[in-house]
Amino acid sequence: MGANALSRSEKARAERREQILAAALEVFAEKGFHATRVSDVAARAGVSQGTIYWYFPSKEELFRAAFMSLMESMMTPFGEILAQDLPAQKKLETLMEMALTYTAEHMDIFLLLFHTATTKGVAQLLAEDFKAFYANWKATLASLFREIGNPDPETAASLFMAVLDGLSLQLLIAPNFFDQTRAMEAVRRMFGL
Amino acid sequence: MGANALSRSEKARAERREQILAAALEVFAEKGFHATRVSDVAARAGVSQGTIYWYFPSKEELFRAAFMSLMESMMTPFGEILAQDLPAQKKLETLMEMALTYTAEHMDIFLLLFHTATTKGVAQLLAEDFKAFYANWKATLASLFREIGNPDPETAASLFMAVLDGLSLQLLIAPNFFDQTRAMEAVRRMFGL
Amino acid sequence: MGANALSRSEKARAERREQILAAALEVFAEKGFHATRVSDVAARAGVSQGTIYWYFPSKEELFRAAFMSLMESMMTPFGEILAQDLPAQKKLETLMEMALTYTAEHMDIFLLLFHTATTKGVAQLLAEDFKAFYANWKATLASLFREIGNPDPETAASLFMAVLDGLSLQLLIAPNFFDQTRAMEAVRRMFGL
Amino acid sequence: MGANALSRSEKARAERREQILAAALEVFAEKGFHATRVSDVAARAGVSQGTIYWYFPSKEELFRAAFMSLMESMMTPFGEILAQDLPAQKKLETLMEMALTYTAEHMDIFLLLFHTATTKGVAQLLAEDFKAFYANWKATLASLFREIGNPDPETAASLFMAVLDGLSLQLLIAPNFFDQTRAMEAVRRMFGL
DNA sequence: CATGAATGAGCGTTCATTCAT
DNA sequence: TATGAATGAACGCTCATTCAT
Repeated sequence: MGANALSRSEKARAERREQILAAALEVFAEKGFHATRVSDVAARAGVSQGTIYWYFPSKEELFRAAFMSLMESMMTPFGEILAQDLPAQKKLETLMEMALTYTAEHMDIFLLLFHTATTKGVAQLLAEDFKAFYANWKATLASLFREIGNPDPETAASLFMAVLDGLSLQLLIAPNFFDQTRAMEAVRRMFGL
Repeated sequence: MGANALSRSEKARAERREQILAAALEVFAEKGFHATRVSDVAARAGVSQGTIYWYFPSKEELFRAAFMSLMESMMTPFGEILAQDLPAQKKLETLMEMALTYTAEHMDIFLLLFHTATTKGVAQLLAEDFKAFYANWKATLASLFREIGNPDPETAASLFMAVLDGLSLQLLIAPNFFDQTRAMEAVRRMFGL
Repeated sequence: MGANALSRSEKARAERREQILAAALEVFAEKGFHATRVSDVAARAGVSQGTIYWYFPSKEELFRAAFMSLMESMMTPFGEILAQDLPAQKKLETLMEMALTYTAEHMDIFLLLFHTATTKGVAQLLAEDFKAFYANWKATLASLFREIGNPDPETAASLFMAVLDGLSLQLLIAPNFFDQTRAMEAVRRMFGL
Repeated sequence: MGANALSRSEKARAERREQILAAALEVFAEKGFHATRVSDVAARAGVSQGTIYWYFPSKEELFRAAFMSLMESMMTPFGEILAQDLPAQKKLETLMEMALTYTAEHMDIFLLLFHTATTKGVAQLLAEDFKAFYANWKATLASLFREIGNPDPETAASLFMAVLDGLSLQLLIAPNFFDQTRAMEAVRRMFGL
């Protein structure tokens, strides 16, 4: 019963933590780190300011935790594709589609991550993680390009990522800045997919 | 003599303004809007805080003015290339090289501009200008792609910009994230340059 | 018990508010609106600057609240006299004595109120309230003068108020600027009391 | 010629000084000491901020000088009445009329003077002068009341001043707060004029 | 003499963080 | 655990004063 109560409260604690993290991610993405007030996050999460500090030691740590959890959750769907028994060609096509959708949907958050990782001041640790995440993504793509016989898989991976990120930026400017169907077709052709 | 004195003081005023604007651009790019203190800009420009307010009515206006002046100054070199009597093919190649260099050099600022233009709160006017600037850049590229007989110049322009922006982001992550010579060669091939 | 805790905290909040209001009134009366710093009020009330802003949204609102509460608290003793079952003659005599004492004691505050209500800039709402308060005071006096058969009760009320306010100003200049006993005797004679 | 030039420039200097003083009086009366900016006075006087400091060492000294000059200029018309060869009775009547007109017209300035003279902080010297001015005004009135055989001329003087000041305050509240003709008639009767 | 650009101390206000309950 | 009242450092901005011209 003691163990049960403990595990129940532990579960409640974990849930509350997730709830705050999700709220933090939303607000940080909308306003950026400095323009976000801890009280904004508290309000969005439906808890009091004090509660935030029961779960996270500072605003900065909250920021880091929110983005760590985002990066982790992002790996999952891509990992699932990679783990499947499919030809590299097919995997790249699927990743391209997923990445454009996913990245476009969360580009505001990516932008903030880029900005944060690049900017002096906040979150040095986070920057390292983000860079590792980015390098890892490139390595994965490069090995797929190698599998399909691309003569310069490293460069192909970089260009592939560049196109996806760059298109996502354009979607941020305006949702119809370019024709998505034609663009994806063109990308496929360019990379021999 | 009176005219002389006037023009001298006018010149001094313009110079002082430029000096503040340049400092502002540096600091804003490094830290972002909210993390930048007016006193940072003043210190960087070598003037007092009060002086900033003699030239600009608020921090927000200073921000806008700094980015307006950046966008204007960016148009100049590109405009010069476009004005020359060269084949479209050659112009695109030159623009690509310039853009990658230029964009990579100022990607921190671009990132901030994207983030600002996308984020609720500061600088709605600036956002409009940035979007117009971006759309204009695309139109220019599209017309060049049309000249060289590209079957879908709009899409080509978007992808071209996407690659350049995306590569610039990677340079922000690490200066040697990819091999620039090989990447540019690949881009040239992809776009038939 | 829950209700008890609630009412205790509500009471604490109200008390804290009163404490700040009283401090604000003192300092504003001493120095005027613009010369008063929020930190002065905070220090006088024994709280931090931040606490002021927990209870009042701005210095201006604090000013308004302080004077509203003063005007309300002033009505009470006069209202009690008026409510008693006494001849109008006796009421006027009592009011005269009370008013001179009370007004003289708070003339610094009145002066500030006059100045504020008359001056462009701060507190238009407050000005309206003060004018209403003043007009109401005159109407009350006029009806008492009518009761004792004064042939021109409106004028009598104005003159009565004028004497009391004017004498209070003199007391501000110097506490012994005139002989209070003889002055009150003379006022009584002039107004047939 | 040297002497002539000097006196001409001296005259110009004196005129410029008056011009600033007049502007200062207006603005100070409108806004009070602290809410008035030196640049307001400069603008009203049609000179630059720097010029103010050529004539007055500080804002506070400017304030003092402005009110000194006001008090001096106020003495003149009253002094003229007093110097005339008229019965005391007639002098008092004339003074009453003049005072009510004059005081009512400048009550905003008086209010500021009272407030300033009464308030901690600015202008201790000015406060002394104002008190002296006020005491002197009372002495003059008292001697006139003595001449017309008033049994308690000191008290009469205080009450007379009180009525005039108090009525002026009411005029500040609203120009038709009382009937001026009937009020002056009543005052005359009360003081045996 | 006069100007107006420049300065910097000091204000009102915000908000991350702490703490009593 | 959770709350929200309280704190105070730090910001953007103003304005009296100074100074080069």
